[in-house]
Amino acid sequence: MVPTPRPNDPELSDCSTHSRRPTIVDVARAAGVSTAVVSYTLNGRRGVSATTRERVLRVADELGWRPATAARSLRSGPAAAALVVVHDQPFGTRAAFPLDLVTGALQTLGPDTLTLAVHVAGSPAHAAQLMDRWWTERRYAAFVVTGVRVDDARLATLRSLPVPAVVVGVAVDPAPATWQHVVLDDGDAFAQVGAFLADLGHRRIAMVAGSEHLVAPVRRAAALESGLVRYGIELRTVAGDGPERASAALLPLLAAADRPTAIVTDDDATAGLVLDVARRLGLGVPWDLSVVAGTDSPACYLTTPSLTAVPYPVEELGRATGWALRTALGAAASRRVMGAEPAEGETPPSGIVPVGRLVVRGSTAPPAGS
Amino acid sequence: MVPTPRPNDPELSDCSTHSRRPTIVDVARAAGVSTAVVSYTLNGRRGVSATTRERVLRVADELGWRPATAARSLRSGPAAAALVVVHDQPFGTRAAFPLDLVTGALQTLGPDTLTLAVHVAGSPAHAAQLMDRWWTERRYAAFVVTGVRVDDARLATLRSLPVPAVVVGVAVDPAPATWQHVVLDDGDAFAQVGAFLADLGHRRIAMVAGSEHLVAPVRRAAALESGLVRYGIELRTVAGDGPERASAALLPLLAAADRPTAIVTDDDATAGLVLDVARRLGLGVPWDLSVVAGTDSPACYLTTPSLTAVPYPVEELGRATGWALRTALGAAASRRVMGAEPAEGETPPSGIVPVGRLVVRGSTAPPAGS
DNA sequence: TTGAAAGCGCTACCAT
DNA sequence: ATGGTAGCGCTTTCAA
Repeated sequence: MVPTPRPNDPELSDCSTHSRRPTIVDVARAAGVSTAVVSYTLNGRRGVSATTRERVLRVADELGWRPATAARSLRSGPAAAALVVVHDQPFGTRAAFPLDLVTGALQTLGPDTLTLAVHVAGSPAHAAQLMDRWWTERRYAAFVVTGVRVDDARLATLRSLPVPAVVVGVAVDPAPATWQHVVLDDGDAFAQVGAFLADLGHRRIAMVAGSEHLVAPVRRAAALESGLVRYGIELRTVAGDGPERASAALLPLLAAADRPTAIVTDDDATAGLVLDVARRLGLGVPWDLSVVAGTDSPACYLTTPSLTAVPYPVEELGRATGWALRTALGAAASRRVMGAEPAEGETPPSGIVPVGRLVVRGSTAPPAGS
Repeated sequence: MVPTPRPNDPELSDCSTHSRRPTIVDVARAAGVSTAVVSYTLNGRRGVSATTRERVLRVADELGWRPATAARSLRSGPAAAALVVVHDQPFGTRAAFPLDLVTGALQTLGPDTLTLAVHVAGSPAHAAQLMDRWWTERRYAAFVVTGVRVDDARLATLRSLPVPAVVVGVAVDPAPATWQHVVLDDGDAFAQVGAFLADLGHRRIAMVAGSEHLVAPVRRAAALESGLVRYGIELRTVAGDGPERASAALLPLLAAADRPTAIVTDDDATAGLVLDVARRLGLGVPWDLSVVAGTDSPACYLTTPSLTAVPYPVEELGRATGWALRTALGAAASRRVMGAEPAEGETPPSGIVPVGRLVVRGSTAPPAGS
């Protein structure tokens, strides 16, 4: 009864012992059809009779069949996109952003369309190298780029490749046809911040800018500045790239006699820092100093006082990114990814994500003596 | 002169136009050898003459050859591992942790050994589902799990599969043979925190615990408690799962007549919250209240006063995770990944990462009146 | 509507 | 030391 072991006989390779996953050959055999029919069925293509389709699906399910990623990719190209994060700053707040972005993107991608992986690089050049490599290795079908810097090596590299890409945060122009953009419509919001503070009566206003190497913060500072121009107010700007620099710039700024009565920061962490410095100098917020955070976050309503802030809809940004990915992959002539094109009933939004109105909390008030 | 277009003739498919990447067939032809020799050479295996090896490598480089991930995976199994992050809390600090972990892991993995991708799931069950799926689809060769919860669905799922896995933060026992563990040796550190505070003269000590659903915070609280026992001090513990709950628990705690003179938190964000609540109640830190953060971070030295904190060597944890991954993949009988075994001269560290001594900053002092 | 079969790019086995 | 070649699991013609 015990069969003679024949090592190289595939028929004998015990599925359970050898843990060999079922393939479409197994499904085809069990369903009594050819592998072509199985493939057609499992990919939901027409040309298979209803009864056959049902039987194949049932058998595949019973056998616990799952597609082998590699085999599928070998013919159809990769069904995954990657977001390569440049992670060179120890301060955590910004780093969390990509995960929230992914959460949003997944909502519009769906598990069967495309998977989105996050990778980490130490610099833009490193990220560029990884993307180049993974593109030529056909590992990913598209890439997402966030936190674009001035003269970013990643964009230069992506430009030299015919690669579908989604650029988040900046509208590059001119951009290759294979690129999609997702931008935050924060220009208006920052101009409104200026109007809000001016209307409160503030005349000496300063901004703690984000890194001058990042494109988006520079743009936001410019928007605030232009929003103040119509009030005849000149914006003072200090460098805020990293907590150390921001702290070093804030102390003399707030200790001076002509100190600003209102401060706008680019991000939430820096706004918290402003609160801290003000406290050390004995300045009461909002009575002696108003503070506006340029990037809202849960941290902004946990401080005392809570921080008036410009909304930062990261998940919304992520959803738009998901759509942009599908568009980019749909537009790519070769290497198309199944399910990239929006199905009927779905309306892909534009790549411009509205920011909404300033969230007014406790850190802003008319200046003292007004 | 113009050749008649023959659509299906592979010889005619123009490499530059069709953007067809070179394969080992191209390399073999250009080098005048067989594909087997090319494969052997490119995988650095012996049995190829020095002259041939050099020629093949040169040709491959000139042609810009890169391995096709899918084709290689089809035979050898996937050469990538995934860290599926459960990202269900809006508060950003914790979410940044996986990226730092990956940064550390990459230092011990090297670009050619194994790539580590981060994915995001909304719950442990969701993460478990993704890992199950990606394992059966042969998409990843191993998984990394962080932030293990009590009764974590991910561990149950991984246990039911013969999958190499690295569990970070908790030593599960008994664990499958394919698992590796990386734990922070923070028990001693937390016991030392107790001794430190007791030696300063504190007698009423409270801990704002992390989530009771996470394994590591529970363990840390227990370590602190046992460290205080020898001083005859009973630790008071309040729930600190999320800023809202922590804040709600802190107010009555610190407003009471028998309020603690020292507070230990599980993480850095909560410690910041303690500073804020103390300030609102008019308690001076460290004079009226000492604060120790259980997780050091850049945020801890930016506050006023800066926070005494237990070190949190995330990158070190990441490096250990990288080693653990290589071990797990080396131990896995099937599906071995090239380069998983440590080369000569490399000494894989144990999976227990030392935490080091408490970092004393400005938030701790003897209690008032001592 | 279904079946047979040719690859996709690479690795690994067996000859030579 | 090198060449020939059979697959890995799937998709996709082309015939029937």
